[in-house]
Amino acid sequence: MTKGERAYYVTTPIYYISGEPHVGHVYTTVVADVLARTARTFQPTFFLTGTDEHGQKVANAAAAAGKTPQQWCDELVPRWKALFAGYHVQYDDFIRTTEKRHIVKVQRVFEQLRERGDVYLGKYEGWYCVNDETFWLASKLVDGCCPTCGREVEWISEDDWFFRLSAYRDRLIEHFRRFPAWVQPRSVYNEMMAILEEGLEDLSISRTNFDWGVPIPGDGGVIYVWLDALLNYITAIGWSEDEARFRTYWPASTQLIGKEIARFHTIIWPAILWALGEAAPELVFAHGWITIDGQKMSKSLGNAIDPFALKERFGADSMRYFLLREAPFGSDFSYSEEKIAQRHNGDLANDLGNLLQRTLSMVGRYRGGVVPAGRPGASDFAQTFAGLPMTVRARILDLRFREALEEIWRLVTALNRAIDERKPWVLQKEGRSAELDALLYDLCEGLRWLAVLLHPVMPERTRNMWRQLGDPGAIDADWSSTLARWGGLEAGTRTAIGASLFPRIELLAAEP
RNA sequence: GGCUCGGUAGCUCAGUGGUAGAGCAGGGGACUCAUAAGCCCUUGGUCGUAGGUUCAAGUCCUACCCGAGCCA
Repeated sequence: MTKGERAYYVTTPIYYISGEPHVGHVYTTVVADVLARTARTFQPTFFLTGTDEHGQKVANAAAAAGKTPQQWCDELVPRWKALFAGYHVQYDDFIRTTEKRHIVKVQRVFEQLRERGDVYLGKYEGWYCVNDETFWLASKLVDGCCPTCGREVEWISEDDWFFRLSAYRDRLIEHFRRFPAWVQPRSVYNEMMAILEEGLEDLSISRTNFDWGVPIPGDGGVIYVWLDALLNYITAIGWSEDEARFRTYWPASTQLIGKEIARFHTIIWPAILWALGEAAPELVFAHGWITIDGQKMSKSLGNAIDPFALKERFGADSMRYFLLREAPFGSDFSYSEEKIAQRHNGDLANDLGNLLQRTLSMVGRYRGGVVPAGRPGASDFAQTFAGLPMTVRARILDLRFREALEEIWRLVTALNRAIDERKPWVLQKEGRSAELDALLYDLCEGLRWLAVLLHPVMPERTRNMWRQLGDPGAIDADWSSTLARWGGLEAGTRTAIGASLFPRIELLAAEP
């Protein structure tokens, strides 16, 4: 099935709310938003994000704060929603795993799998890390502590429900071989394949040592938080409830994850789906870490960045641009305020913002602020950039954001170059008004294209551009109408030059 | 201990057998509509190291070094 024939469904992981959000959460969510906003310009689209609220870690955090887990979650969720709103994220649904619509379906999944025999009762004994919600073999422990987080592990001995993961190993291997691009980047694919080739054990999916979770139907204990969490991707779109809706969106087009949760999403998740008789997602893409001076960002290192403060300092759209432009998606991402400022000043203020300003200034000065009639059919730009929208769309949906932006910047550069080469101030002085009209028209039309093409990446600033260009229609309409041809901007449109689109940011001098 | 990915210009990266590229930074120039922005020209790399295969290797093979990660 090719893209365009059915709906585009993109998901972020649901975020575990054991604390405040950080910039890594913004990264994943913004990327999903750009995918969704792009997809919406040509096909039905659904973008899901949300919060993962069960598990012992949340229960402990709540207890430490003197609150019930539900209170704790209810107070934190608005922080996440405010953050995403602040970064102009436009999700279609925000699911919380404590919602009834989710819980009843998780229980239904459990019952179905138990009826099928894919869930069975067994005995589990072993070491368990509360922080990571993970069981460890004794051989993996480091000085008796969790090899991942270094905290003490607990000895657990209980009758557990198991998911028959091992039964899906062959099918997983076959799936990986048949669809070598279904897990990206390649390094993650290889690592998951290595895990599969080593062999799989059945997965314990029940917990009895705490009760903050989805109750197991007809038994004590709660369902393993990871099973609970993964199911959000289908419970939110009507699985077992609204068949037509569910079939519209599933299987997901793109599931974004951090690489630390690749195993859950590329091994356990497809196996569960198959056990339910559903298809695996089309693409799972694991992005890299955000690093600071090469160091992983984490709360324990004390170098986590407050995304609210970053937004205030640089602006949400500049941050969005930076996150997509700076590193190839999938690679680790080295962050610094200097780099953000460099991108903001160099690409956004100098190239794009200044282009808008110099253009509208000349339209104001030479043509009273009204877009003149040009000759778009005869424009060099029409020919050169006819294929740009399709190229940009393809690059974005392929998650090659950096390349997409580089393509768009070819137009920015071409417009800036045209001004310098054709010298509108000379055309004006010499009274060559037809040439001047044609040039000014092309510049405005080019800026209109840029606003449309960049709108998924910088929704707020491009709306500002749009207003300055005279508000020529719907900026987020289907590209097959807005960018159908060079010449969509109507002559006579009254422009409204405003304040600088991206005022330059001066970094404070470094301390000696 | 096994495995994976990466190591290309000061920086961030592209380049999957056929004369080393882009952007930024650095240097020079012409202009003035513009956020002292933009435009033009330009300096700069023995492509981690050592071997090997090939008429030809950044690109394939082997070993090693460095970085990140996965598994044990």
